[in-house]
Amino acid sequence: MYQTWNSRKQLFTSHYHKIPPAIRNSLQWTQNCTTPISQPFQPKGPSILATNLIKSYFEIGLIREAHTLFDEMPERDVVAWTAMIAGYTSCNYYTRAWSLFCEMMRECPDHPNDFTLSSSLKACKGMKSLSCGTLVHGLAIKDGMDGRLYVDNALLDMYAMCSVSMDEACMVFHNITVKNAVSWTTLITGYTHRGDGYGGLQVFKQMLSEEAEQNPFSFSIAVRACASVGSYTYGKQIHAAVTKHGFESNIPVMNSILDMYCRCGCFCEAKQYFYSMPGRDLITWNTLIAGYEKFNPDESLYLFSKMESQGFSPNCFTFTSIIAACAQLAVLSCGQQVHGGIVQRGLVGNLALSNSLIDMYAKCGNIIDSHKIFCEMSSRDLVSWTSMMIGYGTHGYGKEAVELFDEMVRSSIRPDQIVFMAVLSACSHAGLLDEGLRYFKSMVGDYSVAPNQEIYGCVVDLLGRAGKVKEAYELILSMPSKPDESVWGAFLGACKAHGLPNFGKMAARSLLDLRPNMSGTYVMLSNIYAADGRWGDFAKMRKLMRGLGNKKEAGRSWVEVRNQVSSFFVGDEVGLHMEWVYGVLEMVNQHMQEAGYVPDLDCLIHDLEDGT
DNA sequence: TAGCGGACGC
Repeated sequence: MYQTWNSRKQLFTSHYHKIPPAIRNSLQWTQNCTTPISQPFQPKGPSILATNLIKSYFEIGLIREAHTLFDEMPERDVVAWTAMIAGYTSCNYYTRAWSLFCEMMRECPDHPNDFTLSSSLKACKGMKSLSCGTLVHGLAIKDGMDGRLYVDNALLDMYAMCSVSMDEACMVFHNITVKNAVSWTTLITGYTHRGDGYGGLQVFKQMLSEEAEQNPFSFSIAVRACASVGSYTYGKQIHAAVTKHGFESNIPVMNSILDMYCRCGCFCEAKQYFYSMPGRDLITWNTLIAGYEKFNPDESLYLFSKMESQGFSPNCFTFTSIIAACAQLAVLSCGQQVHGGIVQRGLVGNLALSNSLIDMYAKCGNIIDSHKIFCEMSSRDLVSWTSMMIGYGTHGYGKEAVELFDEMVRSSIRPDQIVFMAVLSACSHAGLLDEGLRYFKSMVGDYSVAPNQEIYGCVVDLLGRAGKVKEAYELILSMPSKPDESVWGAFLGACKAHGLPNFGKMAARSLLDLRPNMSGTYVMLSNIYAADGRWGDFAKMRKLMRGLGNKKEAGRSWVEVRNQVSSFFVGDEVGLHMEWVYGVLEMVNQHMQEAGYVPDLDCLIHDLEDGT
């Protein structure tokens, strides 16, 4: 007995000195120890101390130390095992947490209790493993642990996140006799995170009508639900309710409101709200930067520099948005600088960040660096493969995209609609007709992925570019739903490329039925008529366009010369640094001529007349 | 002594 105490004392003393003083002072167990550690040691339940220490190690990210301490513990009770499972889960090491749970089931003499089950359910949720979660559910029923609120809430969360529908989650929710705020917010989150914001709002409404206790979490997720459906009206109402309940100074709630204004496209209101906020954290900045990324990427970059000047250090979320902003603007040198910042901060292994870097380099015209990032990734998800395939496709590397798709399937990643769209588009641009059609067939036959409008658009484009306009038309006729503008747009493009005015007229009519004021459609059709020498029809189109009153917006291009981005349009004489722009264009022209390119000037008649 | 809910990307 003495020996055991002595070894425990040594163990704690050795670990105690590894903890930074600031953390050491905050440890709960030091409050019980009135004597300093150098004084004769008074053991007061060392297992409790070790468990507390494990928890503290996880809190400060010392995962290895936590595990070493756990390994060194002579006796490990259910609380110590649970602290380990919860610790790994809190650091996003879900698989590790699950293995520990399985190990505990084999080795620990104690039964898992409600603490253990709720922690391991969180790990199942993290792994997105319905089968593991269902296993824990079975265990909970067997041990009479279902009915404990924490277990039920964790079960509800697991089913909401892992199951294909919300049915199981709703069943668990309805069986909770005394629901708390967590039960409600978990259900609302479940609906919202799977894209059913209206479902989430419906539950929130019910929560209000049943006069359930409201807290900042419930408001935060309700505002998120409004944001996901883009409902400014509901968002405004909930914003008013937030103020009424006195949560207007809660930073996470304010962040959700800010996000809602951005997602509803109300950027003036978002900015005004941002500057009126009594307190901001990193998430506040990240929310606004992410909000502006698509709408106004320049503003995103400006906010990024302002954020840094105010002492906030960017994290992987910030960089993901900033890299996307650089990709949108196609500013390579800026993207490279931000990439340097990522390396400097040791964020290189972050998956989402690497994915956005692949996309950025490809969009900035540097497919080699894009590929380099892809190759250096230690793990890849579907987005990584998709981004690389899109990059290859837009650069005309159809064969590489096809090879990548096959490699992805070999590495057991199941393709989705988006990745099929990427590979089909790559085939289309590289003229790989047979491969493209094979993927289209395999998508439905082998993977049961239903083609959406955009995929039909890709296949119509694939057939059209290969000159199979009749087959493209037959495909449109065979579609189970009414073709949308992406399908007819692709077909009209094919008609223009192959000079087929009658088909073109039909495609343009269908497009104009869907979007009557699209001047681009008139331009396209008039060009088809012009190429066919049908000047009467050409003139009719021009007249119709004038009647519309809206001109097709002039297409703008931009080049980056000496770290300066210059935007210009056809015949532009007044833009900034035009001498640089024309210098670069002359160079491009020479390259094209050397490569044997002969421009098709016929189709430009109307565009030039229109200044587009 | 240990546990459940709020921000990003193609």
